[in-house]
Amino acid sequence: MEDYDDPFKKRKNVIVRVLQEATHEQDVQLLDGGDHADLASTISFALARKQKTSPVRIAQDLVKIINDNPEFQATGARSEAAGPYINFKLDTSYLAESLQAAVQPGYGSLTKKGIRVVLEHTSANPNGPLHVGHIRNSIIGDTLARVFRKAGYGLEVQYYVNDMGRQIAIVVWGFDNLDSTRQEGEKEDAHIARVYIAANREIDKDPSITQQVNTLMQLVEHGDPATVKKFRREVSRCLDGFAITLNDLNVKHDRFVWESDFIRNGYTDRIIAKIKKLRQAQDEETLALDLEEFGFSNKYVIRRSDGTSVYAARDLAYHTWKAANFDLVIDVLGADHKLIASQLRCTMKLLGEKAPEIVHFEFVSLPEGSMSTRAGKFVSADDLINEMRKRAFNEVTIRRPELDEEMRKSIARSVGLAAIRYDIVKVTPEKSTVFDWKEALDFERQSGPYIQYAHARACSILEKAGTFSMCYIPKTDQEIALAKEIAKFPTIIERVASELHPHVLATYARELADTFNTFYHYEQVLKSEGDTRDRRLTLVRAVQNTLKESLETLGIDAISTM
RNA sequence: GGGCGAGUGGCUUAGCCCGGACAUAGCGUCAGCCUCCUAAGCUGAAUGCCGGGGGUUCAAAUCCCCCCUCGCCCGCCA
Repeated sequence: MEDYDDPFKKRKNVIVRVLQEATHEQDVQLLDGGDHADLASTISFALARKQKTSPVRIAQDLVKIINDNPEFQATGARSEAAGPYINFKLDTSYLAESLQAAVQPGYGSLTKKGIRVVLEHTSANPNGPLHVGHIRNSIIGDTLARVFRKAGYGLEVQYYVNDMGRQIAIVVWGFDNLDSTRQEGEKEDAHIARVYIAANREIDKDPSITQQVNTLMQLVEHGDPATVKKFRREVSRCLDGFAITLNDLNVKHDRFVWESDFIRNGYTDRIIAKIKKLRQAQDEETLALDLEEFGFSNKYVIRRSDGTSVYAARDLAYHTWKAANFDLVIDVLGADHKLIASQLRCTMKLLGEKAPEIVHFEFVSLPEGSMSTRAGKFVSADDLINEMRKRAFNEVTIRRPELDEEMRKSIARSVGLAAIRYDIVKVTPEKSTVFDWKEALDFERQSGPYIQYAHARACSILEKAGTFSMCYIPKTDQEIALAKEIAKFPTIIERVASELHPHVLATYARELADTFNTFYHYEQVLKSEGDTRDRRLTLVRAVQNTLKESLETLGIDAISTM
C-alpha cells in the first residue's frame, strides 16, 4: 500500500536496495540500530558462512561499497562498520520532512485505501450493565476503529444485539412473574440485571421454570407478536442504559444490528439451506456440522431437533451479510469465544464466504475470581466511571484551586476518561488481567492523565510564545531525540491497523510523552533566543499536535489545561 | 483428557509474528531536583539463570520439542 510518504521509510527503502545490490542477497532486513545507529544490518554473519571469511572483514568491505554508491549518498546517510554490524546513520533531513508533516492538522493520517471495513465490538448480552470486562472489548474495539479511520479505511462500527437468547428469555420471565418495578433513580440496565439475578435464583430453586423459559424462546423464534414485543422492550431498555455508559467512555457505534432480524428477513433459513448441502453436514434430529477434519472434536450445531435455530445459525447469517457488504470483517471478542469463532470461520470458508478477522482479548477478573452478571459478581463500568471522576475532581481541585467548579468538573471528566481508557488499552489483548482499583485510579507515569499532562504543558508553552517562525531542523541531542519520536507516528498507525494491536499506540503515546518531558527538563524553550527559540517552539508545536492526534486516536480528550 | 492464550526484578508491563551489539518502562525502595516554560514532572541507585529442561544456530526472551503453573473453552446456552 502506498501510504503517507514517510520520510524515514523512503530512506530505509533506498538503503535496503543499495544493500541488496552490494550483497547480492534478497533478504536484507534492516533492524533498529538502538543507541548505535538509526538502522543496522547483520547481513555479514550470513555472508561469512557462504564466503568463509570473517564477518568483521565483510562488514568493512560492504561499508566501502555502500558509501561509494551515489544513490546511497543522495539520502544523506552514512554507513560504518562496528565489528560485524553495519550501522546506518541518517542526517536530520528526514526529521525536517517529518516535522513539517507533524505540525499539520491530522498528522498520522494515511492515504485513503478504498477498502470498506466492518468492525463489530462490545455486543454484550443485554441482561445487565456493562462491567469492566465488557469495556475491555469496547475500548479495544473503539481504539481500533479510530486507528482504521486514521489509516484511511472506510469503516462502519456495529453492535450485534443478542435479543433472542436464553438470558433475555429469563429476563422477560422475571418481569412477568416477579416483583420487578424499577426503583427510584435506578438505571435501566441495572434494573434489568436485578430482575435477571432474581429470576436466576428462582430457577435454581425451581428448575421447572426452565420449561416456561423454553416456551418463551420458541414463541419469539416463531414471531409471536406479544412475546416479540416484550423481548424488544426489555432489550431496548437495557441498550438505553448501555448508550449512557458508552457515551461516557467516548465509544461510538454506527449501527445496532438485531440478531432477530436475521430470522425475520429469511437470512437464517437461507444459510441453513446452504449448510445442509455441505459434505460435513449431518441432517438428522438436529442439523450439525462435523468439523473433525479441521481439528474440531465437537459437533457444530446449527438447528435444534425442535426446528429452532441456535445462536450459531444466526451468527453465520449475520456474518454472511457482513461479508457481502464489506471488504474486511473484524470482530472483537472475548477469549471465551475462541472456539466458536474458529468454528464460524471454518464454516464461512466452507460456504465460500469471507471469514472474519478476530481480535480476541483475554479475561478481566476480580481479585476474588471471575465476574458473573448472573451471580451479581462484577464491577460495573458506571461505578468505575463515577469513582474515577470523583478522584479526578479531587485531584484537580488540589492542583488548580483557582479554577471555577465547572472548569474543574470538565477537566475531571476528561482526566477520568483518560485514566480508564488508557489503563485498559495499554496492555496487550493476549494478557488476562485482574481488575485493581488502586492501579486503575493511578494518574501517574504510565497513565492517560500523564500523557494529557505532557500535552497540556506543550499547549501552555505555545500559548505564551506568541508568533514565531517555523524552523524544522533539530540540533541538540534532546531535540533530535524528540523529533525522531515524532517521526514514528504514521508508522505506528499503520502497524496497529495491520497487527490489530491497539496497545502499540498506547505505548507509543507514552514514550512520546516521556521524550517530551525529558526534553522539557533539559532544554529551555521560551527563554532561549533567536533560531534556537524558533527551532524549539517548532518542536513543541509538532509534539503538541502529535500528542493530540495520538490521544484522540486513543479516544482520549487532548485538553489544553489541567 | 483435548484445544487456545499467558508465565520477563517484590508487584505490573514492552519486546516474541520477522533471532543479533548492554532485555523496555512504571509502581514500590533508596538518594536528589520547584527564586527555572504546569512537580499529574525530572535525574540517579539497587533489584532479572526472560517458568523449567532439552534442541537448532556463529548468535535464542524471540524458532522447534517435552514438562510445570495460571486463565479461558470443549452444551439441541449465548
